[in-house]
Amino acid sequence: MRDVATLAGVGVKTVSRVINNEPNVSAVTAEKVSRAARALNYQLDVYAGNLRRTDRSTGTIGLLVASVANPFSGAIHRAIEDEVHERGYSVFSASLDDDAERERRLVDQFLRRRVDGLILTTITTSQAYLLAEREHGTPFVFVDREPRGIDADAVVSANRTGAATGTEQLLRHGHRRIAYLGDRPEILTAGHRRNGFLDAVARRGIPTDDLWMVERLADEESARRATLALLDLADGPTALFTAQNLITIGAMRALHERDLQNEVALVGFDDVILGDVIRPGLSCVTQDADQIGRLGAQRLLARIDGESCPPERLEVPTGFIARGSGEIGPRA
Amino acid sequence: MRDVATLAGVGVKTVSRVINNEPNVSAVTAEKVSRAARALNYQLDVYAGNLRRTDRSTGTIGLLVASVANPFSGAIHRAIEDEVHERGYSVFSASLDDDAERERRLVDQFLRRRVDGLILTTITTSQAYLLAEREHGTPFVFVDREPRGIDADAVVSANRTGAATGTEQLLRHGHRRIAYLGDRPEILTAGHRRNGFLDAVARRGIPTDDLWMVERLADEESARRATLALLDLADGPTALFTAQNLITIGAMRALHERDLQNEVALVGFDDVILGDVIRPGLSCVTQDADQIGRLGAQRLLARIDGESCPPERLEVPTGFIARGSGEIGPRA
DNA sequence: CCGTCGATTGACAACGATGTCGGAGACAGT
DNA sequence: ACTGTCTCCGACATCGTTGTCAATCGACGG
Repeated sequence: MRDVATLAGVGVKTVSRVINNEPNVSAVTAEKVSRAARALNYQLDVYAGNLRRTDRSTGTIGLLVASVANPFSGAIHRAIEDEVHERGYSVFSASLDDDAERERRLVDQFLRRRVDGLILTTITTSQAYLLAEREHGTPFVFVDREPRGIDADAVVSANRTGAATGTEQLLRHGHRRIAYLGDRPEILTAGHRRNGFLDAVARRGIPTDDLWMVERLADEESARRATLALLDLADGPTALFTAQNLITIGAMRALHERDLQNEVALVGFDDVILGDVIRPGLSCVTQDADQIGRLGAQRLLARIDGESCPPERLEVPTGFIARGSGEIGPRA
Repeated sequence: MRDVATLAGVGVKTVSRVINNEPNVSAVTAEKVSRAARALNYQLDVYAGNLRRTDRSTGTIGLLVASVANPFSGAIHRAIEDEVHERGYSVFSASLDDDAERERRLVDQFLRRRVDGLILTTITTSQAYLLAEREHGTPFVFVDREPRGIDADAVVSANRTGAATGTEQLLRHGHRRIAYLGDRPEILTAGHRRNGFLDAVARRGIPTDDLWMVERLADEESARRATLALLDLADGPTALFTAQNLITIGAMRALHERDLQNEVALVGFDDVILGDVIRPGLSCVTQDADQIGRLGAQRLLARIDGESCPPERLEVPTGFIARGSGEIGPRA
């Protein structure tokens, strides 16, 4: 900036004024400065300015999602990007990998970079460690999973009722011997889906002896193996409820491997690409990832703008699509 | 930091030394400082330090991908994250949306944030605008699409030979009336795939009259509609070659909509989730997104570390998986 | 007892920008 | 002509941190 000022023959403050479109600069001077800036290929250093600026904003936000390679995370990420991009924010994104230590490290990294706000999917048992940071003024919003140990804005799917709706579809078609395939129950979201499943079977009075609860499944491969084990049982389940997209994919692989996709019913939580094309089509509870991302971003932007109402918990409704796999009856 | 120094009863420079693990601090002092830092919940401001530091590094890199919601982009993103994360880098990511103006805006945004390096997928006809920035010392690497108007490191799939391989599979099964469905031909990568397709058909002496070249397809929906139009022709193609994952998905939707998935052959460029489960299975040319991301990140880190060999162009080999859809013969 | 050396520590300037403030000049109203 | 007001502009301090350098102290060898 000093160089631009010298070349234009003005003071640095005037250059700052021109670059930031501040008023009270004559057209002639502004033109001189612009020309000099172009000639030197000058780019403003937002962080240096941030140091002195009173608002202390870096124009960046930190985003922690399950994994940037997961389509559901990708959809949330995209919605957030769309929402904040027009306000000039850049997004730091990182993958949680359901690793608590990693969460802490990544959040620290974001904070050291002075993000204006955080949008988080977490795995730690308590996020109370963020309390101190909130005092410092960094707002945060939780998406997909609610916070624990701290009261903060959160945007989540209607996990419990959604899971119940999906389960009911299986019950309505006559199933009693049902397997629930989910991930770690200590994740609140997973717990809610599990409870939604149990709500539905309890309402029909299904004895728990008829259920298989397979949990702590982390990826397609473990889900596939778990499903194969169930399918190979002598008196196994006639229907599967898979609580998450990767698990759904693993279960579908297993069903097709044993050629049982038309015998054993399947309802998944969250849709999957090509779920409409596959035969039978995937019946599933749908989440509105776009809406989750948008609402999360809007909440965060409002907090950054200084809104100070009490934390809100927004629940985004789920849908249900019947495409065939959930409408298979139990074997005769 | 000043507050920590006051609380610990030492000078700021000593605090800086402790925080950065510099030598020549007595154990007692270090302990006092650490305690004070913890008490105040102090977080180092990396950007303020960067201002004075001689190496001028922010520990951030900028990543521009097709779209963070696209699974292929997600896989590249993830590989890059894994590669740079252990060195403490944070990643700014953004979606290109095949919009040239957006590309310029996002790159500017990254530069104003003083990223240490850029990993880019581009859509502009020339990236010569980056030349000036390279003088300033910011290295960049192109992934998925090669640069134009500038000589720089690039990591791309073997697009031309890969497309030829995929096309040959269709030819080997007796097809002559083949449709090519691709995106904008001015994208170099798309052009290479198109050329690979044309190489293969030319080698078999297929007259161009027997070909349908449908290009400028941007998403699933336009691909679906284009495919439906082809399928509804009186003497339409007996095989489809789809040059990109979203196009493949759109084409599969159309085939299943017309119940022609077992009549019309399909080979796609790039695999798709559940491509193995669907019937017939998706035959496709596979890309190694993980490898593309890793190599791109390694190249960038090497440049950041000061490596100054001439720009390299790395071509990542493609594979081919025959799962059924590409092995359907032409209608009798 | 003195000189030397290494370890430890803090004062200070500087990085690139912006907030504050005051000065210079133009212009209008009296 | 004088005053007041407004516009335009730059000097300067400052943001949080690190590089430089000099000061202090204790130990040790002669």
